[in-house]
Amino acid sequence: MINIRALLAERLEDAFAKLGLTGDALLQTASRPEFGDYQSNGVMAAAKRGGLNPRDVAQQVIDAVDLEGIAQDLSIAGPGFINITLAPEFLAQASTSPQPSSNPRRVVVDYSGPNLAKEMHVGHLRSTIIGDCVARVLEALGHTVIRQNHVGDWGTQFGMLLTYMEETGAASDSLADLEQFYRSAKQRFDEDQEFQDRSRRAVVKLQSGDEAMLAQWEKFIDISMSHCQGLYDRLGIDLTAADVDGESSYNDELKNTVDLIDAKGLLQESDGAQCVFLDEFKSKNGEALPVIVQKSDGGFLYSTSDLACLRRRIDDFRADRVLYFVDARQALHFKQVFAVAAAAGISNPDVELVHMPFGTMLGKDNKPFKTRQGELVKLADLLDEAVSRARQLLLDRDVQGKNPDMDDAELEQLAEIIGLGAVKYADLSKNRTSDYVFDWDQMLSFAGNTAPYLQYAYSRTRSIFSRGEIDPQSLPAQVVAVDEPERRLAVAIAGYQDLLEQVAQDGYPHQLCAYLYDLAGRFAQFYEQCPVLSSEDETKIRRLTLTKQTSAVLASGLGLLGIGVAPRM
RNA sequence: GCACCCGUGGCCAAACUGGAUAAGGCACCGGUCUACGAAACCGGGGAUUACAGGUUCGAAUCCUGUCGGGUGCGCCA
Repeated sequence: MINIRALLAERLEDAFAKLGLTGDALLQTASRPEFGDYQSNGVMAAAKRGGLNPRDVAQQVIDAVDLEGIAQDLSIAGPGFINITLAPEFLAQASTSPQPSSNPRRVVVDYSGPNLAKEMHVGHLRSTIIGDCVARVLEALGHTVIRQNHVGDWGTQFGMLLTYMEETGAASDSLADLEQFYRSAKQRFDEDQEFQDRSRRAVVKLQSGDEAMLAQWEKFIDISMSHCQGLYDRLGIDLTAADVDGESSYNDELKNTVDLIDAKGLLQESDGAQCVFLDEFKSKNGEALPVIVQKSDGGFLYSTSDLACLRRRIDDFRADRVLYFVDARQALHFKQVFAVAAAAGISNPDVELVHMPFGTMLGKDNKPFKTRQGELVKLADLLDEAVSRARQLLLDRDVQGKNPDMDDAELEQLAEIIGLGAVKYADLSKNRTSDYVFDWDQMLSFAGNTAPYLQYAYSRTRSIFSRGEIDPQSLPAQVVAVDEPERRLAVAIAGYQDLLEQVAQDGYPHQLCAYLYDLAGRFAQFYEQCPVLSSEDETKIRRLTLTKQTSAVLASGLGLLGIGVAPRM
């Protein structure tokens, strides 16, 4: 058993059963250090159900529970909390790398999904990095992860773009600035009726498989996609061309999907459109809310393609879990899609479908983050600025003065790691579901709960080994903590697995951030209070080993967040 | 109009989904360096968790109402 929380809960619930009690042990990490390492809150509820005195029950549970070799101290507090202090020998057995789940699943993770008609902007950042982080965590725990980049590569806007591309004879270099190209095309579209008509005809040609039009479309998509791939590569996002199943790839399945719904008797015509009306989407006064799956002109909508998409993920990919990292504003859409899929038999109760929503990125004025001109900020520009700010910070702090043999190339590499890490961490460390304020100064402050703080903690662990000229490989894998700062550090290291399993379940990377920040804080205290290199014999070995373990968990955890580390900075 | 989400010190925010004295960070005030790196650590002040009721051993969390903010809602994705 590797998950400490699960282990403690199991043992306590065994004790509950022996005493004829039922219920969850409600195990969690201690809310305050003086309460020990973990606490169980379940006794109060269990006692109440049995009409018993909670403190008496807590004592009986403590007497009955078998935590030999696991806990060194159990105590009752308050109305019936059980506080648990773990035994250092038990902590020593903890692993510093993620352990595979006993219940591996096939998980489709849907994230990023940019619109290829335009350049990627800040609005795509959250889906991309949060989804990427959760995908990595799932994979680290031994789940089979199928990444899906559901790009917007189809639809009416491409008629406009392809027509403009043809008209201007645009080659790839004039598409270097996709945003500018889109604006020009849009302007042309808005001003010229004849151009509009041509654009509409182009859409029809494209969707009916006209070869010349498709060739043109592919050219455009290639250029746009390679722009995205460049950003993924720079950001260290684990997405490649193989993960792309764009909207266009569902084109041939849309008709079938509607037929399938029809075959279930779910289809109803309303004002010429084909709709599905479900009981769960009625307003209070009984007004029905439709999900339109086919327009009155015969065209299909994104609900249809999401249904076709779901069918592929369940039937072809054999997913038993599908996670959508998509903006919170689409909550109703996904509720509807999941409900229609269930009703139409596209999905089934064995498949877990979850919309993992996230909030909007805001500027300091609490309005959606835009440039002074009111335009969306290009992702490429944002990353450039992050790196250049990081570079300036490094120069201000004279890192090269502190590390005389650091050349410009290393400095530049550091700026990249720190700048991108800061942007990602600022996002990942906030609760996914709420909006958050994007603030340069805060995220690159180097102080407080930031990526640079964690990266610095990591480089400190490394610097102990380089300064001491010690090979970490020569150290034992396990060591029993003695002093309190050592023990507190060991407790945090041992909790890594619990935390990862929680992130895999709930999809909240900020919990991983909070964990790493706490770990780094405990290491800083250990670092202040427990000299490593100047201590001797087994104390030195012990502290070096704890340092090595901290180093491993920091690197692993930051790696799962998609944030790089450097041996010195 | 209907539906959903949100409101936590000056600012950013957490609270493991009903648990203990509402974390932590920024900013502010004070202390600690001859580098296992002070990009750090230690200490301090600052909160009626929007408001009013309710549920119970216990509420930021659940229920009702009010106020404030955001988002979505039949042929865009």
